[in-house]
Amino acid sequence: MDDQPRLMHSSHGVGMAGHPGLAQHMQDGTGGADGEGRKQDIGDILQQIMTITDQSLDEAQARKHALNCHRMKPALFNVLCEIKEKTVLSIRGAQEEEPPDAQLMRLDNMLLAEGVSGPEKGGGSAAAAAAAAAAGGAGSDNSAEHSDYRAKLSQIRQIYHTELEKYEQACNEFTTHVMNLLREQSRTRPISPKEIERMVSIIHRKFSSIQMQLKQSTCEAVMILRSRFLDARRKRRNFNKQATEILNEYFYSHLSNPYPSEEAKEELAKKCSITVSQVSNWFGNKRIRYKKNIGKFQEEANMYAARTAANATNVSTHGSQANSPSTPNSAVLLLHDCFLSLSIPVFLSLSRPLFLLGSAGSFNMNSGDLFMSVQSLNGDSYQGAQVGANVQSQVDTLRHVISQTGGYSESLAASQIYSPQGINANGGWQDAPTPSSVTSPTEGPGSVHSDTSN
DNA sequence: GAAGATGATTTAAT
DNA sequence: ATTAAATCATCTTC
Repeated sequence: MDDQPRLMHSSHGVGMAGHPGLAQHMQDGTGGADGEGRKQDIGDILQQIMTITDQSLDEAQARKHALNCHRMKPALFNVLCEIKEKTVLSIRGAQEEEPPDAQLMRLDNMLLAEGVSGPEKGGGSAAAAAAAAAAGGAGSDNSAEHSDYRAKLSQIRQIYHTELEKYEQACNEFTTHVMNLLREQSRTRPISPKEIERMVSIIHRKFSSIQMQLKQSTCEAVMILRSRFLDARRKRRNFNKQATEILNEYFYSHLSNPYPSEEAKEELAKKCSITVSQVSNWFGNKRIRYKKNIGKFQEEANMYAARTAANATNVSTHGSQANSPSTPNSAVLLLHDCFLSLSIPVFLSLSRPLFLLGSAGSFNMNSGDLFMSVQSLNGDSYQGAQVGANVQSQVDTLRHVISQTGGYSESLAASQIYSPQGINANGGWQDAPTPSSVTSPTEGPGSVHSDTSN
């Protein structure tokens, strides 16, 4: 602005040579006292503006200088600014009004939660601790992994902050640059402060999309790190021997229906120091692998069957001592003990027809059915919970022992002997019953203890 | 290091 | 939601 008088003087001679009218107005500074003269004045100016593109470059340049120095320029600029404001900028403004970005908020929240964008210390370790807790592992030797995770997280954090700083610096520099440029240009074209402000906000928006990308990739990095850290498949640990034994004991003692109820699962989980879903996984895997290759599991099944049978003998001995001989259960108990004390071949001779009967059909018969037949043999209506559970599991166990010692060929053992234990001809374990209702019609939540404790 | 064992995940069916 | 079946990824054993 300070050079305008100089421009005015320098351009005077050249620029106004071919346009005496305008030159005259600009020189005398009055432009005519009457309104008619002013109109003519403005008309001339506009005419020249409109035809400026028809001029040669030199002429146009000169005309521009002349117009720049015109006393009416500020007023003209104001008018043009207003027009711009009312048309282009107002339309754009309406479009640009956006709600706060939900995606950005989510990213911010996540980064804060992961301890990347939060306070320097503590956040990361807290997140790592939470991650470790979420892993649900025994947590015996994950302190090394823990620190590894923390180190990697802080690395990500450092990169994030460095990049963020760079971004902010670049954003500020660019904004300043553009603002200076626009201020500079506002001398030669109509740019209002509002427009500059708007431009700055556009720049910030553009930069914030870059910032979002940074945040997004940081989040991705954290997620990958987290998944690596938490992915149980990568950090799989075999269950300890005791846990496996407890699970196997339950499995083989409920071979006819190895579907533990929710309560039983919880109980097993507690005893094995694993989660309920791990128990479910284990039973899922066990069932399918057992069914796929029964022969392979024979030895294991024998072992657990024998063990459970031995335990059951003890339990039942204690039980019959505890119970009064005159209770309605006594007959069942007696029969039950008889089963246990019978030599296997003798029992086999009794049970084989039952099994063969079952194998000829759809193998619906399970230990529950056998138990019912025992009841009917006895002639009593039996309601006792504890003894029922014992008989249930022991019948399973005995069936297994019997099937193993019954002298069947290996192939028969798989196709016939095991089938009665619940695996039906279709490959399913049982036809209809819901796991909990069949497994433990007489079992309470404490059945795991009674069945598997030793 | 290969092979088998094993816990977890995925997919589809119910 | 639970399960069977297939599959993955890791662990264990040899």
